[in-house]
Amino acid sequence: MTVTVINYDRAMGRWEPNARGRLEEAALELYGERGYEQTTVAEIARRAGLTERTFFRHFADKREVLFGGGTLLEERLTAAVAAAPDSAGPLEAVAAALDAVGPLFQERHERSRRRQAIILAHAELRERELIKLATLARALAGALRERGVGEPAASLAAEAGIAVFKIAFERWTDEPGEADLRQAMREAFAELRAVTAGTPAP
Amino acid sequence: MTVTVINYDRAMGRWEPNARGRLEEAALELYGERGYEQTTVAEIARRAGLTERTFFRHFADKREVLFGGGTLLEERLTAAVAAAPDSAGPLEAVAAALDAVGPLFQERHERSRRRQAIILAHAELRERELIKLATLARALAGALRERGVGEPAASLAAEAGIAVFKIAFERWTDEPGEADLRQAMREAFAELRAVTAGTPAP
DNA sequence: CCCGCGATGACAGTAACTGTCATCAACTAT
DNA sequence: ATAGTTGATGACAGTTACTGTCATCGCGGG
Repeated sequence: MTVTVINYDRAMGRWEPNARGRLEEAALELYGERGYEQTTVAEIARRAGLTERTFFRHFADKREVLFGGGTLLEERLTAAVAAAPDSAGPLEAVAAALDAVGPLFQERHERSRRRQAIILAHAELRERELIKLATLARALAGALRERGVGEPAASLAAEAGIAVFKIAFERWTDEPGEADLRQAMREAFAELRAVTAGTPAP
Repeated sequence: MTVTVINYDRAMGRWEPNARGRLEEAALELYGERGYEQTTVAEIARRAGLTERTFFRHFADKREVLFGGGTLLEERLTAAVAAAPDSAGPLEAVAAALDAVGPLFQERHERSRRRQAIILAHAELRERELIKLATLARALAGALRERGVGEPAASLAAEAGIAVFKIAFERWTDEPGEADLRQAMREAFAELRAVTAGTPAP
């Protein structure tokens, strides 16, 4: 009686493991090959060895399959804000948080670039990206309030930090070779300070 | 032979005039009454005395019907940036632009509030709002570049300005009575300058 | 009076998304 | 082991947003 033990990580479904990950991979491939609009959910599911119905059990819609790591990112950002030294001002705490999540993207430079090219090519996906960033901004503002930062200031610092991230990330994915995302973010923060340091309001 | 001259402004379609405006009005009403998701495009068209097909000739999708004035807003913003005095820095030019479009909303406080309540209640609509704001940020950045502002600075000033607008607008629509949007924006700008001033907060 | 143009209606079709129930693999208790 | 339970999946029907295509209608010009 030969017992063929396959049993990899099998923490999931009844067929192959990691159905969610297979769907994400299949979607990234197909969106890259044929374009987002030309790809149907049924095709993604078929490439992943699943059905369309199962796709929608894992992801709320056709766009969400590209935005998996949102909660992890949010957790790390808020944790880093909470861990910033008491002496740090709001914007410094946000800068420290962005610095803390830099490696999350740096380790996946090529994948980040592929993903970003797809997102930038389709308005629907850009919309989803923007609301994800807005969610991160809300989380950052909440973490700042936990530090005792008052309200217009907390939201403004968070939004400014997300703006810095957007612009630095864009430049990072545009760079042809290997670039340093954290460095790009630090430079953008410095630019922001320079820009807002202009002559006081009338 | 009595000739009944109705003939109002009749610059549009073959039936009643202003089909587009009727669709916008019907949508705002129905989204408010039943909610966005519970309203079908066919219902909007019927209330406007038109068909579903005609709705999609005027608006790209079900969300766009709430975002009509985007181009006007963009034109006024960029014009105001161009018209800012040479002595003004990037952020000051953006502040002047926001100040210039304040009345556009101030005149329609009640309508702005109704619209905002609908948008905030539905993620799809918030996404659309965010991409509209991002489009405005791009336009602002372009106008700043026309003034000779360099590149990371132009985008950062534009994004910071849009962040100020978002937060001020949110507070303005939250206020119960009559509030001043321009004043809210000026205060938010001052807060932003304080937050980015480098020196730690209290 | 006819003719062309632009906006609308009518109708069929695709694909995203949802609700519901059956099915199947793994796990648990006995 | 065997049976029952649980959770993920498949199968299938249905709604609705959105698109392509052609016919129709009102209006203005020749």
